[in-house]
Formats: sequence, C-alpha cells, structure tokens
Amino acid sequence: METTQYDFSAIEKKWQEIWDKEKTFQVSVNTEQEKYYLLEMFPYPSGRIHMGHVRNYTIGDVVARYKRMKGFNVLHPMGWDAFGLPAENAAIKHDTHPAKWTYENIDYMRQQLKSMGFSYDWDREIATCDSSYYRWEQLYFIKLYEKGLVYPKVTTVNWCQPCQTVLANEQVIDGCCWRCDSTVTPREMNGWFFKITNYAEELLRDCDTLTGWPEKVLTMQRNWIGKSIGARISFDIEGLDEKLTIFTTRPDTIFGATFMSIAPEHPLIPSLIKNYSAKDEVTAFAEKTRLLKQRQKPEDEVEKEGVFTGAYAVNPYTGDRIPIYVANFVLMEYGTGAVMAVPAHDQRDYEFAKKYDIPIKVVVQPDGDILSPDTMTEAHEGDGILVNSGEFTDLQSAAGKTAITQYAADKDFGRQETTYRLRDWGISRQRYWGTPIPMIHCSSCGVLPVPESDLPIVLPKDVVPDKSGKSPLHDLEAFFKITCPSCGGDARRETDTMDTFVESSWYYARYACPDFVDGPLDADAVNYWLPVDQYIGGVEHAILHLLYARFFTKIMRDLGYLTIDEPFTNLLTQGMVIKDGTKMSKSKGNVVDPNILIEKYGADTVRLFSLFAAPPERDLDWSDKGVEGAYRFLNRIHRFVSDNLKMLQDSDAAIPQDISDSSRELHRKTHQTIRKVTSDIDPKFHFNTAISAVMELTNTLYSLTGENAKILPQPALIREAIEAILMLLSPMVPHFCEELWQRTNHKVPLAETPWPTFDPEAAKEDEITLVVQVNGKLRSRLQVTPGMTEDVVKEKAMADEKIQKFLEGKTIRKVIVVKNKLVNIVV
RNA sequence: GCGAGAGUGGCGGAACUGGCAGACGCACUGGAUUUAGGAUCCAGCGCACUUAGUGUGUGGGGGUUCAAAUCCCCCCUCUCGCACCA
Repeated sequence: METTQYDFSAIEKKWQEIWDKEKTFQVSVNTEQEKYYLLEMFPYPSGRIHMGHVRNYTIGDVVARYKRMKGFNVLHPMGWDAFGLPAENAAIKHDTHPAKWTYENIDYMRQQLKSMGFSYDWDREIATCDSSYYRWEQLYFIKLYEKGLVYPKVTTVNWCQPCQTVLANEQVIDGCCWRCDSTVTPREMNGWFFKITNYAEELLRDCDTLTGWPEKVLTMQRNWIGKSIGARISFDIEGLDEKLTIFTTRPDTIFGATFMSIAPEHPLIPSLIKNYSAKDEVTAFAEKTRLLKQRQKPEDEVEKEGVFTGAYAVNPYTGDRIPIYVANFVLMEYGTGAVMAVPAHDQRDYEFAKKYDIPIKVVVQPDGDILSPDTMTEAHEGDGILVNSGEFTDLQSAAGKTAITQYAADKDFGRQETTYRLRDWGISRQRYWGTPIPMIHCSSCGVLPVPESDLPIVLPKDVVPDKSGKSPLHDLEAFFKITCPSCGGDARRETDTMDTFVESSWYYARYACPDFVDGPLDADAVNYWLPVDQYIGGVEHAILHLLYARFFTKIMRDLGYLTIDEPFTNLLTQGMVIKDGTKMSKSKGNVVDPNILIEKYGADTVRLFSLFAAPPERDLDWSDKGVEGAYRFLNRIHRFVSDNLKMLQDSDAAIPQDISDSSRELHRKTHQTIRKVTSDIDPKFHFNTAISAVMELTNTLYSLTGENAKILPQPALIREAIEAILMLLSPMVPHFCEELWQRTNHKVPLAETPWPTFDPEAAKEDEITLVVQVNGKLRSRLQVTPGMTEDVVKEKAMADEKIQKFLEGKTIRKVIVVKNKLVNIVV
C-alpha cells in the first residue's frame, strides 16, 4: 500500500532543511539585477494558520518562485501583524500576558508556514509589537504632528461603562457591548486623528493610475472617498444674526426649496427655538433621535420624521420664508449638517413634505413631460430645464448649477464647494496591546510631543490587563508620570495606544530594510525594492487597510522617506475558502485544519489542490475528494519517474535527428505545455488551467509509453517531457519537484534553474482538424496540413462524403473559410 | 434603493480577438489486475430520442451574424460592497 505512494514527509522535511540551512531565498539589493517584490498580506498571529492563509500564501509563493526562475531578484518577506485586541482577551482568559501569548503563537505559526515550504526570506521577519518596529511609527507620529497632519479632537465614541473602554463600531451589537451585553453610551472623548482628508483628492485621483488593481476595489475606494461637487450657500434666518449654511449638489433646484432640514445635533438649534412656544418638543425630538441613532442597526430603514423649530430661513434667490425643521435623516457629520429641501426634486424631501403637508414646487421640467405638484407621485431627481427660477429660467440643469452658484459667489452668500465622505482617521485606542502614542499632556504647556531623542516609548511589559478590560497603562504611574520636557513640571504621558491599522500601513516598506537603525527606512533599500510589484490578500481589506496604506505611502513620501506615490502596483484579491457552500467557521463546524492535511497528504498536495480547484480571485470550494485527486496526480508522476528511473537518469541522451512519430508527438506536447503553462501563470495567474495542462502532458506520456503504444518515444524525449513537468510544476509543488529533479541526475536544484522556454517550431501542429459546417451546424471534420489555401480547403470540404449528403439538391449560396479553423457552407 | 461581479454537466471548473461547448479534475458506470479490499491501468460519461444516427443544449426571452457561452436590448436569480452622503 505504501509502496505505490511517495514518501512526502521525508522529502518535504529534507528540502525545507536545505532551504533553511542554505538560505536559498535570502536576498539583498543588487542593482545589476531586476527586482520583483512579491508580498502577501501578513497574518495576525491568532494561534494557527487556516486554509485562507494556506491559499493566499501558496498563490504568492508560486509567483515568487516563478519570478525567481525568470531571473528576477525576488523579495518575498513574511511577518506578523502582532498588536491587537485578541491578544488582550486571550491574556485575560488564560491568565497570561499578551506578549507571551503573541510570541508563542508566532513561533507556532512560523513553524507551520515553514512546513508549507514557502520561499520567504526569513531574515526579514517583522513583528509589529517589537519596539524596533513601532518606534518608527512613533517618529512618524511626531513628525506628522509637527506638520499639522495629526491633531487631537473631541468626538463621540461608544463607551461601555462596565468594561471601562471604548468600543469600535463593529463591537457594538444592537446598541450593546459585545462582551458584557450592557448598553453602550455615547461619550465625548479626546482622541488623535490623522488628517487623511488632506489627501482625499490625491487618493481619489491616483485611483486612475492603479491599472493593476481590480476595478471592484477601486470603485469601493472611490465611493468611500465620496467626492461630490456642489455649492455651499448661506441662508439668513429671520430674527437672528446667524446664518444657516447648507451644502447641496443641486443648486439648480434652489428656487424649489420649500423647507430646510437640519441634523438633530446641529449647534444652531438652541438659538432657533429660543422664542418658540413648542421648544421643549423640539429638544425632546432631537434628543430622542440622537439616542435612537446609537441603537439602530445599520440595515434598519427608519421612517423620515421631523419637527418644526418655529424659525424661518430666507431664500436668498426668492426672498421666500422657508420653515426650518429638525429631521432624523440629516447627518451632522456630512456637509454642514443642514440641507435645503426641494421636495419636487429629492425623494427624501418629497416623502417628508407629503407627511408634513409642506408645499411642493417644481423648478426642473424633464424633457417631453410636464410635472405638476398635484399629479406627481415621486420626486423627479433627473435633469431638465429650469422653470419658475427667476432669471435662471429656461437654462439646462448643468448650466443652471453653474449660473446659480456663480450668483451666490458674486453676492457673497455662497460658493462652489467640494465635499468628501472620507473623514479623518481616528487612531486612539484605550487599550493596552498597541503602540503607545508619543504625546505628553502638561498642565502648563498643554499638549506636546515626546522629544525624538526619548523614542521609543516602550510599552511596559510588566503589567497585565485584568478582567475589568481597562488598559493598565491608565493606572500605571511608572509609565504616565513624567516631567514635562518643556517646563520640567509634572506632566502626564498619553496612555492611549494606536489603532493597529497604523502598523500595517507601512510594514511593506520596512521589509526592505528590517534591521535599519538610523531611521524608519533606508533610502537605498527602499528605492530599490519599492513599490511592491504584486500584492495579494483578501478582498475584505479593500477599503480600510488598502486605503490607509496608500495614505501612509504618500505621508512617508512627503516626509522624505520615499519617492513613490503608490505602494502596490498590482493587487490580487483572492477569494474565500468555502466548504459545503459557506465560509469555513468554527460555529458551522466545517473548518479544515491545514495540519491534518499536511500530515495525511503532505504540503505539496495541499498546495496543488488550493491552486487547482479554482482561479485565485474566485471562492474556492474545498473538497476532500479533490485533494485526493491532487495527491493521485503527484503519485502518478512519481511512479512514472520511479519506473523509468534508469532511462531518465541518462543525462547525456541527445535528441536524435531522426525522430519517430510518437517522439514527435511527445516533443510537440511538451513544448505546447511549456507555452500554455507560461502564459497561464504570467500574467493571468490561472494556475488551475496551468496544472491541467501539465496533467495532459502526463496523460500523453502515459499513453505513449503504455501497453498499447506501438512505438515508444525515444528516451531523450521522455526525459525532456519529465524535465518540463518538473520545472513547470516546481513553483507549485516545490519539494516534490526538487526531489525528482535530483533523482533524475540533475546537479543544480530547480530553485536555481531558469524557467523553460518553448520552441515554436516544435510546438507547431503538423496536422490540424478542420471543422466543416453546413448552415452553421457541425457536419464533418477534415484532417489537413496547416496553411492550405482557401480554394483547396473549399474543394476538400465539398468533396467530403458526409457533407455531400447535406448538400444534395441544395444551392450553395456562400462558403466561409476561417483559416486553419473551419469551413461553413451556407445553402 | 445605488454600485460592482457572476449564472455553463451530478460537482469544481475550461473555452485566445465571435469559429468543434464541456479541457482538466472529482463523482459515477463497465472492464482488466488482485484471494479480497485498497491501489493501479483501460474504456465510457450534458440531455433526449427511433442510439452506426439525429435532435437539442451555456439562467429566461428577443436581436445582430454565415456563425453567439462570448456582442446588443429586456427580464430573472445569486454573491459582494455602499446604504438616508443632501
């Protein structure tokens, strides 16, 4: 039983040791050689690798090994996204320290990755929780603070009283804490922000340069940035000195504004309702809405509601009095928190107006239609010709927008404005296991940065988070009690830590120079290796991580550490690994443990199946039977090599001049396979079809040498075919191929062997099958030599017996000949 | 609701620029080998029928074309993302 199956565990162990010992994949800057930087998203050290990692890293490894064979100097590093909340939770649960938990996980997972045979330069390994890494992040922070790109701001956060901590939005479930289930309350807190909005325009514009990114990801990023061009217009408020400023993308509809809606949090509310008899009602409504917003699930569709404030704005174009409402659908965070409402041309405003019996005024008439407030059943949001719009009447929407905005600018009550949905990046976390924020609060000097010479601010390791969930830093005097670097008085160190997305925003650059001590980045190394030529990871990071990383690249560039504008030239977002129709998860009990598979079939089989089952960007449906098929295929090659070892070891056998038909057939198939596999991998990454091509070659090899074969191909050609198989598969199943390569008497390992090239002459078919159709229906096939003239082909096709049958008694109207492909006879 | 992507055998998936639909693998069926099982090898395998053949077939309907999985229009379903963004 064992005799027919190859000994993968011995083979894999042997080659992993060789790669480790000889540092096969260690690289350094070499300006003589073209570089290729391949990067997969680094993992969070959660404990053990899962099938998603296996797939991601296998895809990357194939590309890295392939590019190496193509002669590139390939940088292929690996590291750990090692800060984060799970470590704190695990520490609390298992009564240990986050650092211990994290480093133990790293050790275990490193060994797991090694057992998969990935071609990493392990000398460049990074753990972001190491102060030699995050110290540079603290430096960036200070430099950005000095440039005004980092600033403190008080915002509303999700606060859980029992847990004594801020929760991220994702950790609030139905308005309650995910951990203790108590109600989350909004709380005003001071936090640090990165001014990513300063880069909104560049981040948007440069999307157009990312031609190697999936359109889907770019679309998501563009939507997230959410640029819109419109007008900012100030309305007078009756009886008040203050103005009500709104943002609109439809200034052309301003003559149709019949009310104003403002957000429940709008700061003007108290002045507006000051003399209003029903002001308590307004306050109550605003309060209620604000609370409701906290609770509500994002997918809930809430009915539009509002309340009149008793105040009126004045339309600067018409002089009309416009009632001001507080409305539950207006967001304080976007635009100015106030909107002019045009029920005739905005669906939300339409619904609101119908509900509260507010007049509807049509100011845009669509082509070939006449709208009337009495008959319309929904808002007309499209373009048209302006009506009832004073001097702007009869303009097209687009022209109207410009003219109306210009008028406001001339009269100084408005201007054109561009807004973005993107908001500044709040990076403060009230947690322990993260990079300390290098700032100081002094009662006399205010807020000031830690002097650069005092960096790094090392996260103290002699404390442990306790069950309260509160970060121990907040109470650790030894940490926070310091003297002010400016006045020498008592001061308090910032005890918040940074969002872990900060670490992953620049790790790709640090890999170029992981041991550099004179600064975050070594210019020579970074200029040589960056940008990343190919980045591979899950699509779930399409916005957050990838946007932050792009932002950080621009920041590092503006700080003078880099010269590139974008970090990742090409991006591949691989699909999920699913089983039985759903994502693998513990709760569904459909998790496949890579360790068990490696034990049973070996890493090469696991790699092969992850590549074969689906193209990378699609979801991969895990199938235990399919894994066996992959294993079977490797054994099939192994058996062929073992059975013909003597012949295959004869490296002197030359390809004879006069080769037999079966030799020619094998020779041709070999070169066709090299051509197909190469074009499938580069640039398409279609490993599944590449593998199937090698399977075909293997099948050809078996059928030409099997019992039914009349004349065996000559040994040199059999050796050529096996060599091709091993070279072509070596990026995918490296241990297996190296071993057989060595056994067949090759002295230089495959890792140092160039990728094979195909001989076009050898790949050329000397006979092709020509399809003959009558009226587009397949009726016959002809074996012909390539390159026949049209006339000869026509004649041959007409003469065919089967075709004759279909032509009988019919008139031939037309004959179409597609060279070397088909003949279609129309009757 | 808006945006993006996808619908092909029993299953995973192939099919370059419109030109033989279903490569390759899995499952299944038959045969060989074997004491047996496993492993291996050979053959078959979209569906239907009157089965040497013919018809039909790529979510549904229409269209362009000598020729459509592929291009155009309408519809249906699924997945993902955004979701009161003014």
